[in-house]
Amino acid sequence: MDCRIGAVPAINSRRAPTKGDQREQSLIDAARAVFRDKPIGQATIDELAGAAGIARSGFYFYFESKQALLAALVDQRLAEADDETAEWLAAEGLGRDELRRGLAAGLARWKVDGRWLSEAFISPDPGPEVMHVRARFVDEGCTLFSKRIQRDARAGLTVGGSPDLIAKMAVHLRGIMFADVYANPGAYDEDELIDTLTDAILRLVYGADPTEAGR
Amino acid sequence: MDCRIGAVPAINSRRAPTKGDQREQSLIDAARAVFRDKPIGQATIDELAGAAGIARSGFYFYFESKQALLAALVDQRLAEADDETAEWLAAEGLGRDELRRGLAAGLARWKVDGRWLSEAFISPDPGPEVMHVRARFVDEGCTLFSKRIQRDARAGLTVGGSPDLIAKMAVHLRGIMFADVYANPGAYDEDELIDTLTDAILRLVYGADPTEAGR
DNA sequence: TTTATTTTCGACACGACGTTGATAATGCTC
DNA sequence: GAGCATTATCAACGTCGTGTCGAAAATAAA
Repeated sequence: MDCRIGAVPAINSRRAPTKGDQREQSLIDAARAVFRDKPIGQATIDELAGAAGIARSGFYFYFESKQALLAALVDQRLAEADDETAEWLAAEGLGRDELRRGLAAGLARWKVDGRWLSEAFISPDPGPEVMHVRARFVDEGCTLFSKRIQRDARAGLTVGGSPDLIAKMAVHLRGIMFADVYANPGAYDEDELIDTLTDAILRLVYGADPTEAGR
Repeated sequence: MDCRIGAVPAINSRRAPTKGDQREQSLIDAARAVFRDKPIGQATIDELAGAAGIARSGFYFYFESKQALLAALVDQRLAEADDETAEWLAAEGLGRDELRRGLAAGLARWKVDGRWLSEAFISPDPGPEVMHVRARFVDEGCTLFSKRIQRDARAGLTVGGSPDLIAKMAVHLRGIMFADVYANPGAYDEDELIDTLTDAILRLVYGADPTEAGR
């Protein structure tokens, strides 16, 4: 019987990684590579399995579907994104520089893995498994963001509007812009984008022109 | 030989609508209905053809694929969106009320046809035909928006940043928020959303708190 | 009516999916 | 390291949606 829930055992798990765990991990790794090159919909199970060194039918021993594999991939790589925003979330005042650095780091990641990040976080219908991880990630990000806004609101820095809603907009704006940069690389001057996006988010939250109010 | 390019002849066409034109239109109408209820990926050609009253293989006489049909649908319904923004684009000053009305109208439309609008405008990989219409529509919207910003910039109202980029952000923010409202209807107080989105866009462009600067 | 064109659809081949059950490899216990 | 339970592998099968072809029917033009 297969008791897996689609995730390799945590690093601090008691049990040593069995051969199956390795295979599962290599499937996830293979997915990361394959999904970089072509849309999820065009990658076949056969291809994924082949890239991980097993037969197509063996795939189903580990995952129920392509979407479930994507969900596992996202779930595993999800933690990486946390440090990107941590610095800004902890910063004092507007923290323009910290925010900018975080956005730049995020964009760098999207430039590499944008294809599957888009499918996971932007696509309207990525399947139930992905929707689940997405919801978790987005909620988490929005909540942290919202907390930051509330803190600043108490300090009289912000400009009104529901913190939750503002946070959601900021998070979604970031996501859609990164996705668009991935999809249309030629259409953007990336430095300019990061600058403008930084200002946009600050303006969204704090209202005033950040270049003036930041000091 | 089939010389169609996937579009019913314009209203001012000389030629009377042939039977094939009617079929093509009924396919588009059928698509609009079917795509409301389920993701494009889950709708079958058989279903679409059936809803239009023809056999599955007959579908291919009119369109090359589901995606091509979606592209035709979007192309046909694209014009509707223009009036939504026209009022604001023409307005003097910040035009908060006009903008708000436009956003409310947009949201109303997304609440009905959000499923296929999302697939057409948000989905990372909707196929080449849809990408083409999408690009046309988005570019158009951004350009108009950008013109408005440039006009206001000359009047000293705006707060800096490339007008094109700001416009792109505003357009994308609107799209992603509408899509999210469609996907998670329960998560939003819609009046509040429209208010906050209005302010967000104004703040994005004009910087200052619109409730103060608007008068 | 006759002729040309447009439209319809059954039948085929193909590719991807997901399941099943038999078989092999692994790891655990003594 | 032999025996046993569990885990892992894969070939074969049936199913479903796709896209194409060509023959036949319906429509429009002459």
